Formats: sequence, structure tokens, C-alpha cells
Amino acid sequence: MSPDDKRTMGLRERKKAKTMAVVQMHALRLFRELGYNATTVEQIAEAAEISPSTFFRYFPTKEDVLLRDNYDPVLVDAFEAQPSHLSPLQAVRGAMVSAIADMSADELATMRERNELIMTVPELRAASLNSLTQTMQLIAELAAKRTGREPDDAAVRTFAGAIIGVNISVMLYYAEHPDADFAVLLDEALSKLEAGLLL
Amino acid sequence: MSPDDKRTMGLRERKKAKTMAVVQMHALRLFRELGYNATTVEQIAEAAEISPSTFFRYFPTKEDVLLRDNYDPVLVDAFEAQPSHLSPLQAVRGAMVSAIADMSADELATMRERNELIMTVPELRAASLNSLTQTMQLIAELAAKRTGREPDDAAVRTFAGAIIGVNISVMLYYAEHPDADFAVLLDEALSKLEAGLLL
DNA sequence: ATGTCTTTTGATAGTTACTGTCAAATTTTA
DNA sequence: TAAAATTTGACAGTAACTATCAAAAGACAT
Repeated sequence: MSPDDKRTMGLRERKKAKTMAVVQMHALRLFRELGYNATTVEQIAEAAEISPSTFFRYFPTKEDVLLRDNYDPVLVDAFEAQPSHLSPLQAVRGAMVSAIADMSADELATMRERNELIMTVPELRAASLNSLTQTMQLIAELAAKRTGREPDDAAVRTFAGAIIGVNISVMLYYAEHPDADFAVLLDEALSKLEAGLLL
Repeated sequence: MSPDDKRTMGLRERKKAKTMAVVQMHALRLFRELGYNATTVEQIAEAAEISPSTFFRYFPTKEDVLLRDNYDPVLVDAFEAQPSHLSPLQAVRGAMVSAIADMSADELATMRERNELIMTVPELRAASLNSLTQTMQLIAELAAKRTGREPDDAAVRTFAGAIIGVNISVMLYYAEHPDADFAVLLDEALSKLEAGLLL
């Protein structure tokens, strides 16, 4: 039998996914109520009814409970679904915007709250920016494939770097202006990059 | 008497600066010999002949002993020294390249080693990227002043974000290719940004 | 169902980065 | 030299992690 699609796959897997979600939910709530630093892993574990050791088995670090997400695969799919006549930059822009457009109102609200927390708390921001370097590498690979270049080609790396940098600036601004529309901010910023950074 | 200009300012200040430099030197050596994580603050303190509590009085975190630098003021000076007919992007490019050109061979070698360590060790990379957001804000302010816009103008923010992103991509590449010339890498990357991110 | 095998869990005992406090030592100032 | 201000080190504590290991729970063959 294939190891991946066994009809929601055994009780074990289901329980793990459920536990993970429960822990993340309680963590987010506690962070909101007490603040990130004032919340201990012990408190999160207690609220989620697991032991602290189990917490660290699910999440290697306290930060991870908030930062873990799966946007990268979504981005890949959206990027590869873009029409081939678009330039790489237009394709990235379309992919990011459509990925956001596909989110539910609930997901958007959670994302906003997460972004606010992450950009506000130095440890979280640092870890988050760090993980963006992986996304940068990913974008370089996507762009390389689309243009027939190598991922470590200078133009490709610069392209990926600029896009990640623009994302960072948008995330920071959005954290301070939560009433703005993230998709619009990102779309406008990437279009400015496309237009040649006219200043 | 004014508390700030007292002619090289007392024995105390000089001793502090000296202690700081000694600690940083020993820390860098120990990190090189033992690895970052395997080196404890206690070991650094012992090598520098201070107490651990004193270490934390000088550096709020262990990361800080490696990350603290003063490139921002250098960048500001270099930027404002750029001829006024240059575009903001050309000015930033000129400023960064000339700031590197002004460094001694020793400084360059130290910078290379630091960059390698920082980009290699996840904690250090995270903290370093985090501090780059300050530089991003700084660039936004410089660009805003030069163009008569506000620092939180969308075009200005996007400009600063793209530049920081390009810097990140160059730093990552440089860490894996230490024999390259950092100034050249950065110059080429920023010129690609200037040319409109042609892919 | 039963027993066996494998995976997951929780308890326990560390290590280490970092914080707070206070008295002793050192530098500055009068 | 005496007094005031600052720096230092010792001590005690917190909390994020790590390693280990026995017990509990799920998977599986018979």
C-alpha cells in the first residue's frame, strides 16, 4: 500500500494532526492574552493537555508553534498555474495575489493576527525572516525553471532577493496598518518593482 | 558640565571600549575554534577575564557580541556624499560600494569571516536579518529625504525593501562563495535592480 | 481476541542563556 | 583625601531546550 493515501491514514496520524492544531490554537490564544514572552511552554502544554516534552516533540522551538505554515506549496501551485506569457515578475505577483484571494475570511483574519504578533515580537520576527530565506530560494528555483537559467544565476538570485525584500517591507507595514488590505499592498508594491522602482 | 564631550572622556569610557573589543575578539576566536553553539558565554567571559554578568552588561545577548557593528552611520555618510544628480538607487549603490572600498584588507577579512558565521548559524542569521529591518528603515528615510517624499510612502518603502532583499541574497551567496568579491557582487546585483530586473 | 512489535508519550534530570539584586571595588569629582 | 557615582562580580533564580528511559497506546499477524 502506498504510504501516503490510506484514507485519512490511521488513527495515529489523525491524532497527531489534531493535537498539533489544538496546541497551536491554545498557543495563539495565550500569546494574545498574556503576550508572547510572558507565556511559557509549560502553560501552553497544560492548556493543550500534553506534557512539555511532547510539546517539543511537535514543535522544535516555542517560535515554531506560531511560525509553522504551508504557504510555500500553495505559492508553487499558484505560480505554475500562471499563464506562460507573463514575465517571471508578473507571474510571482499573480501567484501571490491569487493565493491570498483564495483564502477564507477566517484564514485572512488569522493571518493578520499572526503577522501582527510576528512583526511585533523581535524573536518571532527574526525567526520569520530567517524562514523567508527558504522562500527566497524557492522563488529562485521557480524563476530559474521558468526562464531556463540556473537558480544561482546572478540575475535569478537578485530577482528572488528583491521580491522577498518587498514582501518584508509589506509585512512590516501591514503589521502597523492592520486595516489595510494585504493583497492590495502586496500587489501595488510588486507592480512598483515591475515598473522599475521609479523614485 | 555637559555629560558628553569631555576630551576623549575619562578612563572609564576608554576601558569600556577596550573591554568590549577584547570580548568580541575572544568570542570570534572561540566561535571559530569550537563552533557557535558549543561555545558558552561562560567560556567567553573566562577568556576575556570578566564575569558572566559583566558579559551581559556589555552585550544583551550572546548573538550581539558578533552582530554589533556600526555600518549604518558609515552608510549614511557615504549616501549623503553621493552627487545629487544620481537617482536614489544609484546613490545607494554608490554609497554601499564606496563604503566597502574604504575598508582595510583586515576589515574585509573580518567581515568575510563574520558573514560566513552569521549566514551559516541559524540563530545568528535570524538575528542579523532582523537587524536589517532597521537598515531598511534607515534607507527609507534617506531616500525619502532625497526625493522629498515621506518615509512611509509606498514607493519609498518598496524601494528600501528591494534593496535590503538584494543585500540578503548577496550575503547568502557570499557566505557560500567566500572567494568572490563582495563589492562586485553587490554592485552587479544593484545594477540589475536598476536595469529593471530583466529576466 | 491475543500477543507481539513499533511508535508515542510523560517523567526526570540535566544544560545554558538570560534576569534581578546587592555589596564590594573602582573611578570621578569636590 | 573624602564623598558620590558608576562598574563589577557573586549569588540565586527562570525558562527554553536536550537526552534518556520506562510506560502507554496504536498497528498488525495469527
